[in-house]
Amino acid sequence: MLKLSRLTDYGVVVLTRMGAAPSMRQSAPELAHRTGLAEPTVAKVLKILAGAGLVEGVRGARGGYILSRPLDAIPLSDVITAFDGPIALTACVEGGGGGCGSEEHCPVRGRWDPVNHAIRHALAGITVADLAVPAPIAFIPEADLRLAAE
Amino acid sequence: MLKLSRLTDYGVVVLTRMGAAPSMRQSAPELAHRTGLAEPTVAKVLKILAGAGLVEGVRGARGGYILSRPLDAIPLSDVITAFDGPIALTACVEGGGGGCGSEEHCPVRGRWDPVNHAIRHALAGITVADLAVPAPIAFIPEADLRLAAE
DNA sequence: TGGAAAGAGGACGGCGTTGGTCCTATTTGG
DNA sequence: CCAAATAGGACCAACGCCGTCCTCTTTCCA
Repeated sequence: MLKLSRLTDYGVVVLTRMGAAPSMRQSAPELAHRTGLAEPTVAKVLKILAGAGLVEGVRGARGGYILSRPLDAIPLSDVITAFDGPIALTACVEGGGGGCGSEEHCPVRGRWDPVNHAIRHALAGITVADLAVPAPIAFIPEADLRLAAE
Repeated sequence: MLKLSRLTDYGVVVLTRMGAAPSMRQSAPELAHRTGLAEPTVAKVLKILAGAGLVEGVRGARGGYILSRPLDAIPLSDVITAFDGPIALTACVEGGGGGCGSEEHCPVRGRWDPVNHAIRHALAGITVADLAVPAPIAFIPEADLRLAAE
């Protein structure tokens, strides 16, 4: 379905919630309660976000997580890469590791790269802040182009 | 992985192969042999392409398939939609059909739409012809393609 | 006119990936 | 010393995808 994993979606939700109080340290149970998601799931999401460097964990009692950067400095491509791995629409790309049995016949070998770059560029132009802010959706560089096409 | 299904990839390969001889009627076994893919798989791919109107099937003995449009008139978004369904990165979009249990808390509800539009636009701007290998195959007379497929 | 070739449409099971949960070790505040 | 919270995996059920196969219909050709 060309859809991203549910964990990625949760990641955006959690990040957005953290962005509502960027300087506050918030624990996983707290965030779980505020987002309405299950606590173990939120904990897993936060671990992945921390592993990607998007948030920083503080251990110990009264610990929690804090945003490493403001939301408008986190492009969507970073979040997606953290959960889903490199953005590569097909196996026939740089990071695909081969495995295609009919490389010699394949008439589109290596030709997917521009597509992947286009997707990456589009996702790099949208930040998590663009998904969170209620009103000003005005300045989204890549999403702004020709919405009337659909 | 934000990747599209393997069937979609096969679809592009088959379409590209058909584009090498746009006016020739080609059968599923033929195309299977020329692409190196398994014959039942190619048959399935062609049925889906025909259902989406991208190719037209001709029944009966000496039947086969013909491109409905030239490759440069087939945007990638059409092919992806044919195999993977509507392009919707999350369930929380128009065609998602709900199912999200925490809609009342969700801080990003409805905000994914610009992202989806950006992706759709990026994929609508690339055609199957852009993915086809340019020179070597294009210059071979159609009659010689049979030999080239071994 | 009958058989063969090929598309149309659907059904089915194997398999890999994903999601959600849980367990243990480590760190830190009270 | 205990409680709270993160870090890091391990595990298992559920789902979707993929490849195959079956039957029916259509059409060409001997």
